[in-house]
Amino acid sequence: MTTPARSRRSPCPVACALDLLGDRWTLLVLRDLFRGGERYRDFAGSPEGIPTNILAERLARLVAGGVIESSAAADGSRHRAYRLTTKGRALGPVLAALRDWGLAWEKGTRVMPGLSAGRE
Amino acid sequence: MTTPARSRRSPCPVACALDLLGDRWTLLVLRDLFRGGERYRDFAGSPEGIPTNILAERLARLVAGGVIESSAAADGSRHRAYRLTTKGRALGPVLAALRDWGLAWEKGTRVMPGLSAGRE
DNA sequence: AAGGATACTTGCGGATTGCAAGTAATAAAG
DNA sequence: CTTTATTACTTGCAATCCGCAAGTATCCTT
Repeated sequence: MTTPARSRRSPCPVACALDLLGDRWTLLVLRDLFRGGERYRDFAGSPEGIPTNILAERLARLVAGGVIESSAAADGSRHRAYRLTTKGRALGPVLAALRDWGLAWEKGTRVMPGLSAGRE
Repeated sequence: MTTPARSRRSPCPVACALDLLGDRWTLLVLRDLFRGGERYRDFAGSPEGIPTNILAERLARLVAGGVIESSAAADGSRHRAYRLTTKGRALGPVLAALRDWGLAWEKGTRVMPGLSAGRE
């Protein structure tokens, strides 16, 4: 569980955002959260098939980055519920822009059922 | 020259966009293009310091993906100029959203000189 | 023609990825 | 109460990818 306080490559806001979000999986987990997913299995069950070790690491990184927070389930069972923080919800426009671009320029893409317009 | 032909993980437009853009460097190269950068030197000289082998591969991938195109420089010299295609320019809102999020939520970030508002 | 700049390519050690399998803690079934 | 299933991860490991340094090819000035 290395939390090495990953160093910032530059003061550029885009570079800084990519230090946290810049990989093939992180924004997909965020997409699932915007779709309404809350639990580990919601993310692991997405059609892209994220490896579980990657998922666990990305969830921890997003928590460390203040984008999501995890809390115990209300029924006292073991599973955790992951929810977007205000900072995480502020990523809505990023995901909406990516989705719109993909829909417009990548043939054969379509929004998955359950993914709403991405604006809260 | 590795022929990309990278397979699509799902028909989700976000996943599809990340198949092309989902890493720590690609969107930084795009940022430089939106700033007005055109040449290899412009990208390699950015403060994040992209390794040159990564840069060459990303440029080739972006050309293959139809996001940029390379042509002979306007001034008649031999080096190549990389420019955004229409598809590439359509990524403006993605970069603008990332920049705005970084500025709002990551302390100490600031837009770099030369980077305009991101809208044409 | 020599020296420098530009645009890459190559090599290599180490980090990261993805797949499979394992594990611990409930939960459900018998 | 014991067995079996489910959930949420962790671990091991081969393959891939990354970043750094160095090298190469081409043009560009002098």
